[in-house]
Order: sequence, then C-alpha cells, then structure tokens
Amino acid sequence: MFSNDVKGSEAAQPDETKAERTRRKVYDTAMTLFRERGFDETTMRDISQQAGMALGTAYYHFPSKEAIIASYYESTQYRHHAYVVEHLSGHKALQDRLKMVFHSKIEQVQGDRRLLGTIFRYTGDPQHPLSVLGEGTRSLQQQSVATISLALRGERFPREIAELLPVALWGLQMGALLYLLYDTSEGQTRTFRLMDQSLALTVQLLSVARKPLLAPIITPILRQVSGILGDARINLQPPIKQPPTKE
Amino acid sequence: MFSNDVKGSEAAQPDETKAERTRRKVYDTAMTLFRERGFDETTMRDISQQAGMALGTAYYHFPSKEAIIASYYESTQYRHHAYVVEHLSGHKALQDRLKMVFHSKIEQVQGDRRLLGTIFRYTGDPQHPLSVLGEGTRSLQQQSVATISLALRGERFPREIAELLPVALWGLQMGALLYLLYDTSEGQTRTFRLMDQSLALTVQLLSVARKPLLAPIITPILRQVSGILGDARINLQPPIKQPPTKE
DNA sequence: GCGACTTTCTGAACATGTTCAAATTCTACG
DNA sequence: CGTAGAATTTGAACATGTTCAGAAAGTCGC
Repeated sequence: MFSNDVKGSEAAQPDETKAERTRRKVYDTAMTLFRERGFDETTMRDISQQAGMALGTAYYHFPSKEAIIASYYESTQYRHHAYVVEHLSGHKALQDRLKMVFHSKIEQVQGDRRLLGTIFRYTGDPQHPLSVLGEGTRSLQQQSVATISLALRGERFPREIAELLPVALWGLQMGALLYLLYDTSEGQTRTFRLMDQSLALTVQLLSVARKPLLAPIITPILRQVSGILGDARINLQPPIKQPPTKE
Repeated sequence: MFSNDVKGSEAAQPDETKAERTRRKVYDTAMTLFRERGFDETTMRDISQQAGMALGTAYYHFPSKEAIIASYYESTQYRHHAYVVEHLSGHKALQDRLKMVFHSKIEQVQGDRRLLGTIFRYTGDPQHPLSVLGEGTRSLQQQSVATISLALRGERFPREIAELLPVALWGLQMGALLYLLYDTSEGQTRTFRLMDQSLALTVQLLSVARKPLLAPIITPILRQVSGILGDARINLQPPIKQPPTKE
C-alpha cells in the first residue's frame, strides 16, 4: 500500500538505485530516531536533517510519516514469515510449532514495543489504510494468517474448526501483541507465559474435539464458539502467497 | 482527568455559571461538528468560530481537542450506568440482565461509531491518558466493570470465576465495541448477534461450571481459562462508586 | 556531447493543534 | 460606586505534517 519494496531495508544492497539508497537512508534514519525518541517526538524535519537532505526529499520517498512506520510493519511480517519457514522443520509436535511461531513473532517486535503501539493507533478507523483490522492491510493480514497456518500443516481437524482455526490464532496473536504493549514485566515474561498458556489450552481443546468419544459434551460448545468466530471473522480471502524476503 | 464535570452536557442546566455555559457551548458545537464531519475533519478553528468565540477560548475550557472527545467518552459511561440502574429490576434471569446491559451499551454508541473510533486511537500507547486500557482511564474502567457487575448481583459462582467474570465481561464489551466499528451490516445487527451468541455461550459455560457433577471435565479447563485471564487482567482496583449522573 | 525527457531534490508556503502574554470582564469587598 | 484580584477571552505566534512549483541531476536516443 505505502511502500512497494519488500524488505524493510536495514541491510545494504550493493546494486541499489540512487533512489533506493536515498529511500533507505530516510527509512533507517527515521527508524533510529523513532527508536531513540519515539514516533511522535521525532519530526520529519529531524529525520530529513539527520539524513542530510531537504524536508521535501523525505516526502518524495515516503508519502507521509506514517508510511515509514507502515513500511516497518510490513517488514516485520516478512521477517517473521522467513523465520518460521526456516525453523519449521525443527519442530514436530503441534504445540511446539505453535510455540515457535508465536514466540518468534513476539521476540521479533519485543524491542520495538513503543513503535508497535503507534501502529495500533489506526485500529479505530476501519477506513484508514494502516488499520491492522481494516481493508488497507488485508494482504498483510492474509500473509500473517498464512505464516501461522504453516504451524498447522499436516494436522487434521473437523471442518468447522479447520476453517476457523487460522483466523482465530491470528486473533490470538493480535491480542498477544496488544498485551505486549502493556506488559512491563522484566523481559516481557508475562506475555510469553500468557502465550504459552493460551496455546496449551488451545491444543488441549483441539485434542478433545478430535476424540469422538468425549466429543458429545465439548463439540456443541466448540461449534458455538465456531459460530461466534465465524460471525466475527473479518472476511479474509484465501491467503495469497507473496514471496517473502529473499536474503 | 480531562474534564471534571460529570455529565457530557447535552442538557441545559438553568443554574449554570457563565464559564459552564461557555464550556458546554464548546462541547456541544464540537460534538455536532464531529458528528457531521468527523473528528479529524473538524478544526479547533471551526469549532470556536461556529461557537462564536476566539480560538483561545475553546482552549481555555478544554486543554486539547482530544479532551473534548474524552469528555464524550466519560459521558457515555455515566449514561450507561444510569440506564442500567434504572432497567435492572425489569430483568430477572442472568442472561436477560447481561443482554440488557450489553445491548444498551451498544445502542448508546451505535450512532457515534466513527467518534468511538477516535477513542480507540490511543489504545496503542499505554502512557496516553486516553488509552482505554491504560492507567489514565483506570477509574472509567472501574466504573464500567461496576456497571457490568450490576447484572451479576445475587449470582453465586465458584471463587475463581466470581473474581474474574466481571473483568472478562468488560473485555467482552470492549471487543464488541471494536467489532461494532467494523460492522457495516444494516443497523449493526451482526454486532448484536455476536453479543447474543457470546452471552448465551457464557451463561451456558457458567451453568456447567456450577453443576458439580458435570464439572470434572469442564472445571479444569475453566480453571485454566481463569488462569489465563488472571494473568492477562489489567490490575483493576476494587470498583469505586462515583455518583453517576443525577438528572 | 546535446537536447528532451524523467527522476530526484529543494525549501517556501499552508493548515492545524497548541501556547501564551495581554486585554477584557467579572466578583467581592470597602 | 470603585477598585484589586480572579476568571475569562483574545488573537498572534509557534511547531509540525504536508503540498507544490520549480530547480537540479540523471538518462537516453541521436
């Protein structure tokens, strides 16, 4: 939407265009300042000055200040996907895989909690291109669901569950990210614990749902949950694979 | 925090100070314009001009533009509380009460969905005084939990559940409000349906949890959910009753 | 190498939230 | 009433995100 390069830079390419180099300079300078001072405390004038260019130049490469943070948001998704693809084979059990997927997601943005927060800023406006739940980030949402779905590869579930589980897990991830923002515990251990417990419960429920004998009690409830989730589900198209960062 | 009057005005008082009248003029003008054009599309200059005063005057009565919306946010809480208190006796069954509480909440803000959205804007910044999950709105959160708890009056639950249910329901309400923002269905029927289904499921689970015989299967799971919720719970003090709008 | 075209860069100008010193109005008291 | 002090009002000034017309640099066919 905002940026059209796949990588969030942070890694020089020798074959860059001049324009690409300038763009990267803007991005990197901005991110450094954002991290040092925070998003709102960093001025577009600060950025352009620090990057040694005129104000208008920064605006030539990014249509707005929030486009810079949008670019960062995208880059985290691609990095996460690449990480999961690489580490998937090392984890066989469902719960291990889920844990790997979600832990890596959280670890990846852990250092940038404050920045992450600025992205949630647009959640209340469905029309906003950066709303994490809105149309504007649809493709990023699909990417994210697809990444999570990698952990489910090969598992068999009752149809209603199979359909909704990826999106439900995506919702769980969103919740965890929000929780992370508010988590002041040392090393954000509370977030990780919350994540682990939620996953344990999820796996437990899933295994119950798969046992036909115990099911009569649980299944109607699960079905109802499914109904609710189905109702709540943002209309996600089937995930489209876009090539993740190759580097 | 921002405003110190309890009511969100919208109702003239004959015994108003001049200052109060001016303040109300600012508020009402602002709300009208916000509703007509949206929050971001309304300028503080628009407001002061429309209200027939200088720019600085508006700022004398509200420290910032967002303080106006904060005042609105508070007023919805007080109105909701008053409504619930008034209608509680008409509903005896738990599910009816919950339904009344949550439906009225949604109905109350239904017409102001876009405005509501601007409040969610600060959720990503825990430090921000208007973050609906942050310190700054703590007392409003407590009010809201207290309002919801009115629906639970007289019910008996296992201790773990009794402790966490109010906050969990508050979370449900938050979720529903967020969902409402994105709900484009006619009359926001989807939100109401989602609410009804969630409540039905909740009541169902609660009733199971109360039956000691069926419990062995369900209780450990519920306990785990409780653990998760307990972990996730924002540290809410016991609700402090502040007098709701008397009018 | 040159001219035409495109890409990139520049900084002045604009809109809008916010601040503030000064002006005005109000209130209370003698 | 008259005046000191408080409350309220005013609008100019400031900071910052954004726009834009024009300048500068780069590219390409000849």
